Amino acid sequence: MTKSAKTHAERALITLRQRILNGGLSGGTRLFEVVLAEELEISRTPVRAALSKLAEEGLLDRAKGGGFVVRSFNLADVMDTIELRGVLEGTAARFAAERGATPEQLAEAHSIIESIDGVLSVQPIDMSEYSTLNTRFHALLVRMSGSDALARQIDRVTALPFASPSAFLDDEARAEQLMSNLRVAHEQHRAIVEAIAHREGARAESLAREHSRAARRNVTFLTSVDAEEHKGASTLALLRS
Amino acid sequence: MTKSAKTHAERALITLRQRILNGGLSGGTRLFEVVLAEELEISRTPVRAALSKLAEEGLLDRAKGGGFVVRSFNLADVMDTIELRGVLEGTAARFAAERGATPEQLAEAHSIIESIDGVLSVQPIDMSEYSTLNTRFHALLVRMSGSDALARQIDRVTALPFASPSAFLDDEARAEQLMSNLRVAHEQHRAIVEAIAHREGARAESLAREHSRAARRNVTFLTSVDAEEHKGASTLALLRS
DNA sequence: TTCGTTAATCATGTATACATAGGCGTGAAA
DNA sequence: TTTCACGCCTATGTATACATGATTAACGAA
Repeated sequence: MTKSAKTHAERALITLRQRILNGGLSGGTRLFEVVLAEELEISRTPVRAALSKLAEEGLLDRAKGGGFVVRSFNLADVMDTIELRGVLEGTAARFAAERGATPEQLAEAHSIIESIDGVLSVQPIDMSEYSTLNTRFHALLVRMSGSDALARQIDRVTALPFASPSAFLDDEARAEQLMSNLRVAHEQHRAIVEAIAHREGARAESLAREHSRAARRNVTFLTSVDAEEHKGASTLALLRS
Repeated sequence: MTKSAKTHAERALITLRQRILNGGLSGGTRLFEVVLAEELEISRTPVRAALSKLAEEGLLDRAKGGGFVVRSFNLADVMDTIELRGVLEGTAARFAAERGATPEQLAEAHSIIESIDGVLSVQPIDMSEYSTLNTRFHALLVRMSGSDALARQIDRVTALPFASPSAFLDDEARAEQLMSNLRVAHEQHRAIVEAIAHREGARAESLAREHSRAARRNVTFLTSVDAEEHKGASTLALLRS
């Protein structure tokens, strides 16, 4: 097992999160403490702790009279959440431009961009490497905004797996569709940094916002293609059926 | 007591939330289950439940090795969170314009606007009534967006007391400063609805965003004026000292 | 048959005892 | 004096028994 956690609550958290994302626990399912405790062979106490954390993550809702229900996501939720991420990252880019990123941050941004240039120049593209660098870029963007409040909010939104900046990158079955998108996306990375460096707030914002549209296109593509076959391993497995 | 709750956990939640907002528990303070349990004369179990919910609300942070710490807010956090609310409400207004509000929603919007017209035409202004109507307007704006994902996000942001649309309205010591602001703010209400009705997304967004600036001005004013005297009852009582 | 009342059941709420792990201080040895 | 190690102490982690409240099923009476 790659997952290693010290406490029962942590293990329960990981297990349950995995099940929800797999689609093994579908939206609307009520989770009973006793049942879960028996399944996981622990007591109710760590189960409650795990459920409470999953509620914080936004994967569970608290039911009216107590208890927890698996949150259900439809296509509109996914699309809106991705757009929301775009709006918030747009705000991060605007803040960075308006308030000024440090020279070190700009240097780091250029360094990441060059690294991605390198990854994109080799066929076949190393998706794992691209994904890592892409994640670093988006994290840096948040840092450049200089706003803890905004960072926190973006964390909450991107805690949902399909709203993460690197969602869909490691999804199977998109092959060449994705490849051409990558180059477009990367040009947007470059332009965002340029706008920030030039203190062009409105441009930085609208670029970062548009940047998130790539993820929406991926969702559209993935849901149009023969969904059944790929749903098992897909980031969209938790979509309400 | 106006607060009536059935369970110990609910009462603990209300009590602790109140203490944090009062500034009675200042940012950075670590909360110990046993201590709180003894103070509230209940066991650790409901205390943990309450703490966990406060963490969901964003008033507490989970400490690294377990346990909870009162979240600390500085002025930048407050300003950024208010701006964030503006960005999100701007998105709600844009969605409403782009996707179309229902005739019933638009009628309700006009009705609220007329009611506020009425409140503003009588001196002295009934602030409690204005606050109620203002809250209803902002709730309606969220509903008009037609996006559950967005509504959820806005709920999370406005759960922080100083980021609520009607924060500072019932604050003492702003008297006439506020009054003139109210009329400006209300003209913005009117313009937002007009933009939504005309399907002018960009205009609706930028109006709603600007609308939130009124709250920021109030923060600036409240922190500039002799802070000590009013801090006790102020919405800003929890500001890190 | 239908309605009401009661009893049983189930799920969460609560208290509490014990386990464990991390931190801190004190001690001894180098 | 410094450092390491041991052990206590404290706060959270965990298990579990019991309480409570809500829903449901069953039974009886009208």
